[in-house]
Amino acid sequence: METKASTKVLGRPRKFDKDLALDTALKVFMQKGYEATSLTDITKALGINRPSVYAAFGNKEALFAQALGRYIQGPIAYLNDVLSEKTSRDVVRAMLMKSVELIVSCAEQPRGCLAVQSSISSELAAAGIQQNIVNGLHQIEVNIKNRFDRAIDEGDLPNDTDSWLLTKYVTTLHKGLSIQASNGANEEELRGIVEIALKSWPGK
Amino acid sequence: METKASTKVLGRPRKFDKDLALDTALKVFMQKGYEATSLTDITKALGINRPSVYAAFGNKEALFAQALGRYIQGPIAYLNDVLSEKTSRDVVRAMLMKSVELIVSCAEQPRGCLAVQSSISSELAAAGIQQNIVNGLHQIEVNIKNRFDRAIDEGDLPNDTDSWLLTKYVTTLHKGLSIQASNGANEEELRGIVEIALKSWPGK
DNA sequence: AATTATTTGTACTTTAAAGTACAAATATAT
DNA sequence: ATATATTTGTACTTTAAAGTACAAATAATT
Repeated sequence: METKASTKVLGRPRKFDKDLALDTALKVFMQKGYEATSLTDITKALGINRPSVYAAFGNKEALFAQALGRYIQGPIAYLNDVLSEKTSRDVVRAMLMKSVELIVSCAEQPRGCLAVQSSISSELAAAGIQQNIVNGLHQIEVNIKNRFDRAIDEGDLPNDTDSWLLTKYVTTLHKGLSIQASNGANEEELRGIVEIALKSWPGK
Repeated sequence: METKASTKVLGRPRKFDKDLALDTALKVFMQKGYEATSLTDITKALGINRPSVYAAFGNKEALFAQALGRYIQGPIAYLNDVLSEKTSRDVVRAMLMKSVELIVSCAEQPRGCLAVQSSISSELAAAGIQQNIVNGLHQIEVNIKNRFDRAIDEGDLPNDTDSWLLTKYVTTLHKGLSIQASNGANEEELRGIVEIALKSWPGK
């Protein structure tokens, strides 16, 4: 962990704020996707030069990994927040609806959830970063499963519920929504899909 | 349409069968994905030289488009075949289960459905091929919708069913399954997800 | 046998993107 | 003031993949 305290440091000072730059880079990655984003796209968006990016963040992969970190703490933090909803249905509704909201909020042509899209990127697979993403998505699934187990205890979901498969079902919808969005589905359709899933939800 | 009739043609004969080569290329694309497949991967798999590929198929994009044509006529022809199932539930069961079957049948690490994965490829987007894929997927959705409309007429699905949203719901699951598979879900999980969706299917 | 059309195989060019060397600039520390 | 540490900006190298030029080979046609 780096401290942000401005303990006066030697050498020429950096022209840009690292965290702000990461957020800008994240925006570019969200709009174009990892593979389609070149470092020149990044430097243009940031208004800084190539070697500055390398000095500050390492390389393209490392930059992406750090931008993804901010994505997890910001845009998709809802994936854990929603677990505190009162019922399993509310959890799922909040999760999927917020997902739709995020996806369509990207300007121009939505490209779906950055984490989901990146989880199948061959370039990121080669870099080893994809595994981190897949692991992160898996952890989210584990959290949901635990929440569903609690829902079973609370009489919210039926006793014979397979909480793991029910979780996989929900995340399958979540991932599918991401694809649908980048295939051109509009917000109304995406919301309608969620409604259908909720209509036959097996719990409260 | 080219005729395959061996009307003796001038010049040195081709060493390889075009359709067989396409199927081999398709296999490579299915295993590695479009972006991660280099033309060198292709020439190695086919045992032919670079310029022969260009002479026979045009370029990498054109080769992919032709391989995809065979994918549509072969591996994913089931997407239309299943429409003749007796009930809407049978249609959906067959569609999703056959999808799982196809996805896990790819050796080693499954990469999901080639069409689905390619539908979000930025490289193919730039080439304009992605739009064809998206259009193809949309046409499949239209076909499903029509089938569901028939199901409504037959009293299979309730009268107040929104057949288009129900279709989108099904294809969202379909696309989601593809992602789940490339994220590491196993066959048992994928089948279980389908079962959950079927359990609450609103029709016969 | 000579001609013509086409494929093959070797070796090349092109291109685009990642990554870097290095001098000039700008801050703090002594 | 001088030394030291770090960033900046210009211009370069590297790399990997797509795509191509061209002579040799191999078939049918005349």
